[in-house]
Amino acid sequence: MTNDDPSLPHRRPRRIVDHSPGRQDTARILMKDTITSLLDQALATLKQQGIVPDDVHPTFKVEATRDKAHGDYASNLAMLLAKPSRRKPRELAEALIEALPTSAAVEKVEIAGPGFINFFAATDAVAQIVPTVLDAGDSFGRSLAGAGEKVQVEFVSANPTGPLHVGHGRGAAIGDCLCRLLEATGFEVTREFYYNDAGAQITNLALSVQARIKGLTPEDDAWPEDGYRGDYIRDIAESYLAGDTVDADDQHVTAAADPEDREAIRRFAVAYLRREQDLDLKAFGVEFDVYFLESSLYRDGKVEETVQRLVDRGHAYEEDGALWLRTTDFGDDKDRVMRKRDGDYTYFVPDVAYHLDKWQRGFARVVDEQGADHHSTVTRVRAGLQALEVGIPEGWPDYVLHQMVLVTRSGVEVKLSKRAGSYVTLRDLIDEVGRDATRYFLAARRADSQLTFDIDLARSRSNDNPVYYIQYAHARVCSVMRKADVDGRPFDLELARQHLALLEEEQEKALMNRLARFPEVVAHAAASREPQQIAQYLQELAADFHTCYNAVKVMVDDDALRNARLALGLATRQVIRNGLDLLGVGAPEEM
RNA sequence: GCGCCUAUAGCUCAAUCGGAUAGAGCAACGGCCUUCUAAGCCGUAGGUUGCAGGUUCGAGUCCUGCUGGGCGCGCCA
Repeated sequence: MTNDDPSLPHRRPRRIVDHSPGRQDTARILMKDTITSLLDQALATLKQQGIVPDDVHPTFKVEATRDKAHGDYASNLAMLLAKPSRRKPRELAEALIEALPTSAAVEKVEIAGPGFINFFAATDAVAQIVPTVLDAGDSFGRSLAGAGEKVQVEFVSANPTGPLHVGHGRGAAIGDCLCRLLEATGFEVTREFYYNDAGAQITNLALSVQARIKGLTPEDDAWPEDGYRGDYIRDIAESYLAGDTVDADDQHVTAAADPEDREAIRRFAVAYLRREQDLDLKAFGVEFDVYFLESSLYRDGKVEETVQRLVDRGHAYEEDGALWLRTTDFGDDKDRVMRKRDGDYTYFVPDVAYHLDKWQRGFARVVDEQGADHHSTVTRVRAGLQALEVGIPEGWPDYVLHQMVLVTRSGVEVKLSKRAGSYVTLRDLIDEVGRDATRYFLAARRADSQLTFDIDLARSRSNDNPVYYIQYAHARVCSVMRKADVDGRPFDLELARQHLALLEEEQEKALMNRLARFPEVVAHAAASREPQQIAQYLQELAADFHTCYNAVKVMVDDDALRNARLALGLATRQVIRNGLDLLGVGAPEEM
């Protein structure tokens, strides 16, 4: 599909969001929500008693505790009330506890520290998370926060001048995980890839391929200056001479095989590299809904339209034979040239036109994922969009910028140089390291921080590798389930439901509390656009599971206890699977 | 020089809108396999969260100033 169709975006069905009321019902019995409700009632009582002023509406927190000595959940409500009601936090905590409706779910409530209210949950209330997870299945952790709102995520957006490198891989991993997170929180997501098929870089590409077609090598004097030297150029040349046909996104090109037809070479080379990139991305588990060509902005007059509007709004001026945009009126530190003296537009003009097009397609939310080396475009593009005066909010679109990826092999940095052709490609990593570990490594770290991708470490099939740790937890549950079947004692859900209160070991309780946190972790990761939080959570969940597995035997003779534990294992497996799916990482049943 | 990002255990990294005694993995040391997968678990050791101030009940988190590192600062993309 291309961007030519005005009815964009067409969205292929990918994930089904469950809007049924059943989901809401299961969500309601999350312990955290129960406690929030109890505190709300207690707060209302304190207002009636005149202890707290009526007009106070604190946004208090109910959080899972880090330390089990603090119970299962804690709230800061009393501390927030202290100032407006001019009372001591602990005194307020006491009054709140006094006013707290009795609930079978809460075993004990304590005041601690500066005024925290700690809740100790009853075992069977904590254990309710198990059927909640099992009933929700794949949709556990999903929410309707996005309310079906459209959001567009642009990522990778590599120009077709060579294979994708590790930096693109990081963008692909982060961008795709963001999409999955947004989908999980109820947004309708469009994945979009923007590229330039006609600029100076592409001309250089065509020249390079043509040189190879004519039998030149990068060592020859006649080799184009700044030509692309990588071996892939030779592959393209050979394929062109063979008259091959290439299909990639909207590109369908058969090679003319004419060494002198540079336009034909250009079209073929672009399509060829687009196909290579798509094969790499597909192997990486990433697919796009829309491919957008920079050239289409020129062809459809959108660049001219954009410039004209900027001129009409009085934000442009001529100087030194160039046309400038007064971006300094919109927070930039200097004005920017739009049209060079030679009559060509600078790259940022189509960028602005492209984003205007996104806005006109109805995306009130847009996220651009790109390398931090392009961060200077952020101010520039936003300034251009403001100058259009078409109602685009300040600070639109959102940007997620990832820092550089450093690649090391045998402790030595591998230099990334597209033109030298000696860089580590995404394909190299997928082939050597595997898709799952590569995705995990690239998505498990904050985009803000630089990433050293140690190929040796990532390749090693050892416990150095956190993705195996998580997958192993999943495989272990599967193994226990197989054993249950082999032993002729298959899982009995109904029996398990009746005896969940038997899950009273400390490690089981910790595991169940962890499971209950998954929905909020997903919501928070999506809202803050930080996929690494999912990776972090999964590692903690896997750790809780492994601890539990070693401490508590599942396949005991007691039917009630065994089935309760099997149910906990299944719930854990489900959450691991849901979490790994958000990262685009597989959940193997055996390892 | 200016702008953006960053600094947390020996190493790689976490830390839920500002919450309690800053957590994992690797590396080190000591334990646990006639029992559901030891790619696992338990324990020990490891910290003035770069430095100095500030904001408040409370700061790794917010603000200011330093210092070190990365990236950017073109009529390139």
